[in-house]
Amino acid sequence: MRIITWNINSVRLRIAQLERVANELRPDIIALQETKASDSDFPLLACKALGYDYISFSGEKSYNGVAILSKIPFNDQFCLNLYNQDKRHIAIRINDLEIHNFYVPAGGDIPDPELNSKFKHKLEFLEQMNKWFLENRKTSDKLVLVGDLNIAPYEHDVWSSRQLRHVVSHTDIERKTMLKLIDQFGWVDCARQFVPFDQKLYSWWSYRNLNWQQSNRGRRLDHIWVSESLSLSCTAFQIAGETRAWQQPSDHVPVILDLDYPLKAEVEVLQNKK
DNA sequence: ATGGTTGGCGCCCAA
Repeated sequence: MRIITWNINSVRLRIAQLERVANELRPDIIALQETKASDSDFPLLACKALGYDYISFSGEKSYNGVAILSKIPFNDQFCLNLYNQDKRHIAIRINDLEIHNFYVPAGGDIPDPELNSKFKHKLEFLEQMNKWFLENRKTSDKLVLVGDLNIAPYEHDVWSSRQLRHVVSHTDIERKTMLKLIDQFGWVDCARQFVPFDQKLYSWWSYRNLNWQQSNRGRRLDHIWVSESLSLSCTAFQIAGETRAWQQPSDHVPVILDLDYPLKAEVEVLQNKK
C-alpha cells in the first residue's frame, strides 16, 4: 500500500497537478492539507475521476481544510475538533488500520506564546494531539499519522539550523514539543528510518525565494509517522521534490510511504485459503 | 534587519 501526504495549497486550483501526482506516483491513499474549500465546493467528482472512489473531506471557506482520497474502501471516518473549529484533522479506518491526517497551525511569525496567539494555539494544538493519542490509542494499534505538521524537528530538517533557531517551525520549544509527541506515544518518524539524520531532507520551499532551486533553503515540515506495530511494515520512503518545479506549484511537495499492509482483495484471498 | 511570493477573497489575511 502506498500512502502520500501533500499540502496542496488549494485543491481546486491544482486538480491537474493532483491528477499528475496520482498517475506518476500511483498512491493508494492521498492525504491532502490546505484544500481551502468548503465542503460544498470540494471537487468530489474530479477526485473520483482520478480513480479514488472513497473520499473523506472536511473543509471551510478560504482557510485550512483536509481530505483523504482512497482507492480502498474504508469502514469509518471521523474528525477531531482540536482547536477553534478549524478544519485541521480527518481520519479513516480500513479494517484494523487507522490513518490520521493533520494540518497543524503554522503559528504566525513571532515565536512567543505571550505575544502571538497563533503561536500559542500551535503549541496547544500539539499538546491536544498528544493527549488524544495517549488517552485513546496505543502504539500497538496499527496507526499512520501524516500531514503538514509545520515543524522541522531535527538539525538537518532545515537548511541552516543556526539561522533558523528563532524562526517559527524550528524553534527549541517546537522541536522539543514534537520530539515529546514522538517519544511519549511511541511514534516512528518514517523519513528518518530511511534517510540518515546527517542528510538534509526537505518537503517545503518558500514561495518568497524565487531562486529556491539554486539556494535550496528548504525545511521538512511534512511528516509520516507510524505506530511501533507498523514500523517493520514500512518498505520505502520518498519525497517527490520534482513537483516543486512544476508550473504554478504548491510550496509543499508530496511525501510517500510504502507500507506492506495487505489490501482488502489480498485479505480476502488469504481468508479463502484458510 | 528586512523583504521577498502565493492563494482566496473582496479592498487584506494567512502562509
